[in-house]
Amino acid sequence: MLDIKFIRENPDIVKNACRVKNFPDVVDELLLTDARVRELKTITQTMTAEKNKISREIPTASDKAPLIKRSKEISDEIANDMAELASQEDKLNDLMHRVPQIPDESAPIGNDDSANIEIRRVGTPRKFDFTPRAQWDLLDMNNWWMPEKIANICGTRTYCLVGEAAELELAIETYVIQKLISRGFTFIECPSITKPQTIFNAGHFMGSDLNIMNDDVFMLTGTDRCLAGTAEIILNSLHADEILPESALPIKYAGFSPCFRREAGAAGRDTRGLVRFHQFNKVEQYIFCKPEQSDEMHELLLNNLCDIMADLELPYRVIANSTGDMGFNKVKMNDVEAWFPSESTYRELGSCSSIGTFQARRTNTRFRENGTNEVKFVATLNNTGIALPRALVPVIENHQNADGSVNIPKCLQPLMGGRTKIGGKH
RNA sequence: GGAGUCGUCGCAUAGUUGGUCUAGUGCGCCACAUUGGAAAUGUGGUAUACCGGCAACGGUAUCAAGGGUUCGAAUCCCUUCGACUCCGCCA
Repeated sequence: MLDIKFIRENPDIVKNACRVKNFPDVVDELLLTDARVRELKTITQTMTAEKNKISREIPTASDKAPLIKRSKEISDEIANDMAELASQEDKLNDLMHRVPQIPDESAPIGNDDSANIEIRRVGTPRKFDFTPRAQWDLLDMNNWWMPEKIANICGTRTYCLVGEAAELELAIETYVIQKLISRGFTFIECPSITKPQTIFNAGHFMGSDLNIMNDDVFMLTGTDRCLAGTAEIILNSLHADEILPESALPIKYAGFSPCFRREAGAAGRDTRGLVRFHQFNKVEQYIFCKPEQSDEMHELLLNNLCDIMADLELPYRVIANSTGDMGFNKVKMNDVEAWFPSESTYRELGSCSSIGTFQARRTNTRFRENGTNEVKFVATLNNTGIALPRALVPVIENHQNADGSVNIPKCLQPLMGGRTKIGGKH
């Protein structure tokens, strides 16, 4: 959600944002509705003030009857205008919820990911002196998963890790959580069951109608709850309706949760391997800060993820996502992609996003500024810490040996009982 | 799931026979006074949102949320949400 004053004063900037982000432009209708709402507020408030004045006079009046009569008349007049005001306010709210966040000037303009720009590349894809195996072959030969069996039991897009691979997933999670804790993040285990409103407050629905669920959300039949697609939405609401002291900022959270996505729009994609599932585990980085700190925090979050890529000894690159690719609520977005040898390409492992005050306006999360004592909305940012089991793919593919064993990155060895490699015939 | 108690201004509380409650008090916090400095004490202040206004300021709303009764609701009625206590069930 944007500031209504900003929309009034900068309609052209907002219209442009709708255009480059591919969302319908409702700005003109919104401004008309806003004007009517303000007009009706002025009228009803003036009348209510008069009614309140009369109500205060009644207890001590010698002749109450005429005052009561007049008060009743005013009430009737107010009721009419209030009815229209309520419907106009509903309409205004709905329109406000349809206005996308303004993208940053630095973001490439474009309709989709084809307009994304690679901004840096770190590490060099390894030259194998043997024919490297794809993830599924490594998983098969080491008995690290059971794809057919688990698909029969649980359905498609579920996974089940076995033995050393399961250990490795847990080790990576633990490593990332500990790393973020060491960098001042507070570790939070988040629920996955939540209310649709929470998802809406994170800006993950385009419109305001909660009945039109995003294709990616699982509703829980017979309840008013759904499954969260990411800990981000829980973390976002953690300080809803609070006024934080400026000294508390920035607040940094590392949230861990199972994540649930319907993947309705991805039919047929990534059906093999450990890339795309209805349920997966993710460590999410999340920051509340002052708006002027946002760019600095964005770099901090991005660096954390890049450092994690480096710790896992993976070649990776950083992408500047285009306006059409970044989504409804974002100011700017940088994907981090790791090298997948089996596909000879870089694939997304994480996504770093600046949201500005967009989410904070929906959750009403604010802070009191030192000196001026003014109450302002905080800015929020999020980035992946690590998403599993997807991150397992480049780890096992890049670090594989000719015998099918996999070298464990140094940073994980202490968490794997000191082993330096797993799998193969050892 | 069953039974009961309860949700008031940052915290703790008063207020529930509807009308000086534009919500009192204590703590906390801020300013000033007092002091060599501090403590203690005293005095004053202490919310958010929106509307109007250049501003000073004025107005409206908010006593969990929503709706209702009434000229008038923190106070009465209904619904929802949440908390606590017992019982049942369980990790």
